[in-house]
Amino acid sequence: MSGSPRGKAPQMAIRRLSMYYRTLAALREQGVESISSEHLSALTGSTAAQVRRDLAYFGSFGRRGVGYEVHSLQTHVQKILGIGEGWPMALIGVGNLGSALLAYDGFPRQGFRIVEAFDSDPRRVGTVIRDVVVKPMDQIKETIQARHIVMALLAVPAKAAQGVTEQLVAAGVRCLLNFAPVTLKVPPHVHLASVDLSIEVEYLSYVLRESVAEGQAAEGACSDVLRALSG
Amino acid sequence: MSGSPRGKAPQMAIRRLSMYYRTLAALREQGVESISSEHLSALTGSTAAQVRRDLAYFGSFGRRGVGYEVHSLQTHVQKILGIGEGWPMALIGVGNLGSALLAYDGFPRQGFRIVEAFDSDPRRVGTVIRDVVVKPMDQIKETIQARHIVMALLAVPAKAAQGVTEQLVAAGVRCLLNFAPVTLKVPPHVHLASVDLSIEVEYLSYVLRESVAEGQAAEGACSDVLRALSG
DNA sequence: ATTGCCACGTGAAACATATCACAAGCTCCC
DNA sequence: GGGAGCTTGTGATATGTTTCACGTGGCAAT
Repeated sequence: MSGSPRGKAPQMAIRRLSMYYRTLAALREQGVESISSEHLSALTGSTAAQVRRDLAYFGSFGRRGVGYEVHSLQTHVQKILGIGEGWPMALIGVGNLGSALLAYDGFPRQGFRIVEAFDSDPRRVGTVIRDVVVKPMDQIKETIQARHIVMALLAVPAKAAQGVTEQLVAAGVRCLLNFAPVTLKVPPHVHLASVDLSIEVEYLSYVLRESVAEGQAAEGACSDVLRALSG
Repeated sequence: MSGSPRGKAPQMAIRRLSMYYRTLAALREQGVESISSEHLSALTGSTAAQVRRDLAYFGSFGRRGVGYEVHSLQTHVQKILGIGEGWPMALIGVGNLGSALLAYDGFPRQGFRIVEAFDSDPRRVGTVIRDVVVKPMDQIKETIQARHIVMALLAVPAKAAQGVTEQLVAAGVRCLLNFAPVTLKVPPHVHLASVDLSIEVEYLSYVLRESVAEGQAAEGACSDVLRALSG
C-alpha cells in the first residue's frame, strides 16, 4: 500500500508509532478530526520533526498546510503495526502476573486476545479465567499448532523460562513477549520482546542517584527527600 | 568512587548493566569466581566489546589477560546502579497488576521493597497483601513524606494516571514507574520509566508482519503458521 | 488572481551509539 | 628474564538516529 518504504524504521520509531496510534484513538473518541505533527508530538512526548520522520518511513499521510486527518492516520498506523488482525495469543504461566495479563483490557481493545492459557500447577489447570480454560503444559504444542497461534506471553518463573521457550518455538510460535527476568535464547526467525521490571526499577535507581549527585537539588519542598537521600 | 566518569553512559548501557548485574549474581550463586567479557556477553545476549565499553563508562574493573572477578564486578555494578540502598517504594493501585507487583519477588531480591500501597476502592482499603496494608488515596501525601519515599509504582487505570501522578509529585516522589498506557507529564526533576504492554505487543506484531513480508518463510515445520498468516 | 500563512515531507547536518582493532598489561612457563 | 598467549581498556571508525532547516504544496481571505 502506498509506494515507498524509504529505508528501515528504527525500533524506537515503531514504539512511538504505537503511542501515536493510541493517542489518535483517544482523539477520535473525543471527536477531534484533524491534528498537526506539532500537536500530536505534544500529546506523546515526542517532537514534531520526530513525528513526521517516523511517519515518513512508511509513506506520507498528511496534507501540507493542514495536518493529518485523525481517522485516516489512525487507520494507516494500524495497518503498519499489523493491529486489528486479531492475532490470537497464548499465555504461559497463570500466577499473579499471568492472571493480571488475562485481565488486562488493553489487549482486546487493540485487537489482541489471549485465547489459550497454560500452567504447570495442577491446582490451576482446569480453572477458568476470563473465559479461558487453563490447560496443562503438555498440551502446549498440539493446542498452539491446532489454533495457529504465533504469539505467546511468557509469565513463568525465571528458572522455567528457557525450557518453556523451547517448547513454544518447537510448536511454531514466532513472537514471544517475555516477563521473566532472564535472557532467553531463541532462533533467529523468532522475535523476542521483554518486559523486565528489575531493569526498569534499576534504571530509575541509577538516574535518581545521578541527578542527586549532579546536585539537581533545590526544588522547593524537597528538603525531606534530600535529607533521606544524602544521609 | 574510583576516578573517571569518561563521558555519559547511554540509557541502553545502563539497562545492560542491569542485566550484567543479574547474571553476575547468578554466577556467584553457582560458585563461578571469574568471567571474561566474552563469556558475560554470551550470557546476556550482548557482545564482548559492548560489555567492556559499558563498564568503561564507569571505570575499569577487570584485569587484562585475566577477566573480571565476579564478586567484585557485581559489587561495582551494584554501586553504579544504586541497588542495595534499600529504596522504599510506594505502589498506587492494587488491582490485578498491582497485586502481582506486590507479590513480585524480584524487587526484594534486588533491594527494592514496596512498603506502602494505596487504592481508591474502599473495598480494597484496609486489606493486607504481603504484609502491606492498603491505604486510601488521600493518605498518599502524608505517608510518602513521612517515610521519605522517592520511588513509586503506578498501576492505576489510564484515566486516573495523570491525576495520581500529580499527587505523587506534590508529595515529593522523584521516580515513577508507570504501568498505565498513557503518556504522563512530569516536571523535569522527576524521572519516569514506563512499562507498556500494548507497545511491546504491537512492536512484535510489526516485526512479525515485516518478517513475513520479507519472506523469511521456509523454516521447516512452519507451514501451518504460514498458512495462518497469509490466508 | 494574488498574497500571506501554515504545516508537511525530506535532504543534509549534527549527534549518539555500536563496532573494530590494537596497544597495554597480566599470567604462566620455560 | 623473556616470550607466548590471553583479555582488558580505548582510540578510531562505522553505523544509526535525531534534529535542523527549508522547499513544496495547500488553504483562506482579500
